[in-house]
Amino acid sequence: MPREPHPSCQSPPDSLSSKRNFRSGITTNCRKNGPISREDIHLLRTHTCGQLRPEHVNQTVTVCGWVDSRRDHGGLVFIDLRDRYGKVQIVIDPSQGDELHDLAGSVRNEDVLRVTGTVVRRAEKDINPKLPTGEIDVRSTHLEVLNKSRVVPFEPGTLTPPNEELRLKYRFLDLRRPRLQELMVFRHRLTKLVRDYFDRHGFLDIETPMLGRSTPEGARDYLVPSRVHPGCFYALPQSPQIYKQILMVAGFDRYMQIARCFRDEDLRADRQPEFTQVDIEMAFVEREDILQTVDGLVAFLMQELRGEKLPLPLPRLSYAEAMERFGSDKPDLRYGMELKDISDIAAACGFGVFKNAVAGGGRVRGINAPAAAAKYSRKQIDELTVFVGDFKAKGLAFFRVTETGLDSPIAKFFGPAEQQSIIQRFESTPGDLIFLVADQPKVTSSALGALRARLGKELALFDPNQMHFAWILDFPLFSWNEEEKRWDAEHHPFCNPVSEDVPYFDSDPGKIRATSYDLVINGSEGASGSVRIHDPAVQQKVFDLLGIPAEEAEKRFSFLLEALRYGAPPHAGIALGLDRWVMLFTGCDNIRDVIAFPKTQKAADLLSGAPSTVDPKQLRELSIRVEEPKA
RNA sequence: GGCUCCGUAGCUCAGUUGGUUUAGAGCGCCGGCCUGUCACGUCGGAGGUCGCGGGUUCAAGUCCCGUCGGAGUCGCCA
Repeated sequence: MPREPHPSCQSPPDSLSSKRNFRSGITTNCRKNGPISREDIHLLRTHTCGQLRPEHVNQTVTVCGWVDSRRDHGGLVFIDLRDRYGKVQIVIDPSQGDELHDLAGSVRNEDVLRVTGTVVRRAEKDINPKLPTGEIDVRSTHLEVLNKSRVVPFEPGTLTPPNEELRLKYRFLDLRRPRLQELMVFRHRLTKLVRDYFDRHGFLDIETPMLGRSTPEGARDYLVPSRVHPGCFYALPQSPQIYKQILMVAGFDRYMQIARCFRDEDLRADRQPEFTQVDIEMAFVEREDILQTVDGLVAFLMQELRGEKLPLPLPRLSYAEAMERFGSDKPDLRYGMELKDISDIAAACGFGVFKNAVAGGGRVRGINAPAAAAKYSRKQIDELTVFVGDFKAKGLAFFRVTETGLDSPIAKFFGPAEQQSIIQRFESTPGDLIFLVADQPKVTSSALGALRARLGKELALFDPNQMHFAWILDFPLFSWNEEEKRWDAEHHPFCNPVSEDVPYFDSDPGKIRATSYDLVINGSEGASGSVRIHDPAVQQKVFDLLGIPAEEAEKRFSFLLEALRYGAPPHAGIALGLDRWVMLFTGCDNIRDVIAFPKTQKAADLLSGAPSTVDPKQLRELSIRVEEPKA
């Protein structure tokens, strides 16, 4: 049964407006972000719950907040009142009169109260060392229920948070949890530092449209129908890419924007359909300028947010090296366990599968999992075999490293000398577990790269609190799309090729390196960018290779191409995934926790019920008729 | 689109190889008692379409199929 709203029984105290209260150190010790000033408090309260300390003893204060818990002793009633700055204990003594006492007894969790009282020091034995406010109480003289709460489906203070479906449906309760409040504050701080950094370096924050033109490349667009132009649609931006390049042509040589982006693709733990990018573009620069600018940002954030001094420049790896050593273009570099190649040994061994793989143009590569031999049963290794199967590997061979050699169902195919060579190649010691994949080069990379990431976590090979940043450079400009039998742009079609690779356009496009760069943070892509093409001839070559006819390119990107013909400076840029940065800095394992109102895996907002059907009248206005999907 | 896991009281969970009259516990909720608690204590009480639909069976929370919802992942994400 929902409880009845309770009328207030006390009028606001006169002392609220007294100068004495406003002078009482309000500007200090509000935890988390900025201090609250006298002006911010307004008239309903004199202090926040979390700020009260022994220094406030004997002051009359008024605080507002939510009932975190109530302990009713029949006589004395204790109420923990919570706001975003912390909790404070309110004490209601029966000597203050029945009216107040009865009201205090009727209060329930999550009711919103306004309480006036005197700050008193607790007796030594009653101090609660677990709370920053634990040395004092507020002895209430007036209590006002600003809003009764229904019985909540879950309590913000619960030890085990409920399932995410419920959390998202009642997001306003979930967001009351101290952890989520901390995350929102952290996100605010990080965002502010980013703005400060770029402002200090002369970047201009310029907004670009949300209602733009659909370009069929890349991710699926979210479309917005136009009422004024029946049958026509805007697209929400996948990123402000083209606009920011046009800003360079316009002369705004240092641009930044914290931009919301939209991509109608399937979600992941670190991917939402709408997300936030720190979007950056600079004119009259080369790759090095961007790298150093972002290096500086990373060092600044690490200093300000974690107090860590990061040596610069950040480590740099070529794409080829990353793939060879780690099997991934975004390797987690907090630990080693690098990939090794034993194709030479495999080619000469007695094991047909290995031998044939090498003979067929494949490679045999593997990783050495330290001290893992006893940790993985045969059954668990079978699970890993299924796992690498997701990455097209046809099998997963393994050796347990012993004092005398290798132990495995396939060990018999390898003589003592071969076994020692393998042990040497992997620098294994007894107790290690070697995993091997024999397949086409690409498959060995992706399967072992994924296996390395999984084992790194399972074997706890790194400190989860550590943050590691590295640049991956020299990506290929194009990748061959086997399904469609054509070349795709690896980054986007405006990415400049490395100039000495331009001759490969006619001979071997796969060899052309891009002037692009990714910043990898703890094994995930934290930022990605490139030097852009500003030479129409090079742009033409790229479109030609991508199989986009001139007139087609003109149709899709005319406004950019046109701009490039009117005095385009050399320019380059990058975009940082802000949500991911917050996630990585705070150690969250999913992106929803760092977004106030996130969507589910099916891109639904359980709080608002979006997406929803709309009134037929709205559809008529937009000249849209909905065809029911086939059952 | 594929694969995997999850769904039992408001919440978190238990519920054995399908079988004990009425599906349990803790928290929360409602009522009583309680003047120093802070995970308050204590006595009593209410609360369940076992996500939904179908099937197998003498018997289904338990097994099978489908479906809905949530999560993870592959594809996808210029």
